[in-house]
Amino acid sequence: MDISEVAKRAGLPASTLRFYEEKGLIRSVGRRGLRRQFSPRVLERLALIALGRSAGFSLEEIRSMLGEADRPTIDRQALNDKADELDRTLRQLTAMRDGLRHAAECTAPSHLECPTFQRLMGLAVADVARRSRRRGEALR
Amino acid sequence: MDISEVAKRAGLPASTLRFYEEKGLIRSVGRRGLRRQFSPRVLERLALIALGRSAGFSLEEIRSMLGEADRPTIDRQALNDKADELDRTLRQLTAMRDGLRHAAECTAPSHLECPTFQRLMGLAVADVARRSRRRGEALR
DNA sequence: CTACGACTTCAAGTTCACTTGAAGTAAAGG
DNA sequence: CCTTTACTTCAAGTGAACTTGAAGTCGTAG
Repeated sequence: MDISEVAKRAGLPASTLRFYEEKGLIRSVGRRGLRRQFSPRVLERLALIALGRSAGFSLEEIRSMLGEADRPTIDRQALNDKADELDRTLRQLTAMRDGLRHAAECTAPSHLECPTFQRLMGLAVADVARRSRRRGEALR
Repeated sequence: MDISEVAKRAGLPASTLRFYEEKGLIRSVGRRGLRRQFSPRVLERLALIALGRSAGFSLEEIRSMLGEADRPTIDRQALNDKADELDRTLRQLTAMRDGLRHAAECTAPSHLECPTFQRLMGLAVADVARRSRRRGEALR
């Protein structure tokens, strides 16, 4: 497949595919003339990348998790670590969602006076603080 | 309070506070000499900003939601919309976490052959596609 | 065989959210 | 009053993840 085919099937611009290749996230199997040729397997890999992105991994994290091989060998420990991290994120976001819903209903003169909202803010502040302590840790 | 006091209490560097002020996210109540003076209320506002950030709003979105006033008037519709979006995100991330856990256990020769993982990838791909359609929509 | 359009590279540009550095000012303490 | 220290401004730099543009190459339809 050439790049536009992959682009179409993956729903990504060709420029992104070139960028991903340059970053070592995907590989082309060769060239027909100048043109990159991709194996259909790249679609699975792109799906994995999409999966990772959507879980909040940086491209670099994804690269290191997928490894060099065409067949990605995924580090199980890393997966569990990420799942743990995701658990924390989920608790955050659930609180957030509940807080937003509550805020939308709440008739307190100001959200700032509402205990629910206050608890929520506590969480958010903690989160922001955590993020500035350890940089580049996902949940982006 | 001067800026370092706010910084300490909010857990943010002073540079960030200046940056936020420049962007219209917070306001100082005046100057003592050159030095900005902040009302304690800025802490609540910073907490709201943290809340917003942690829910995936951009600074610009937050600015428009909090409005000019010191007492932020929050648009309830926007809140519910964001909560809806967060719900979708939560479903995503829950699937993601389950998928990661599963992948860590799974003995299939490749995750790519595992139906659980495949379903997951479908979700992620859809998500990435959705993101490239409407740009700058949070879930960052 | 030629022209067109799809590809190529490489450098530079973009946005977001800040951070850093230089150079200057002023409040607070001795 | 003088020094130290904490603040100030403004411009420029950073990093992530791409996108855009210019200039060139090449497969394929006519």
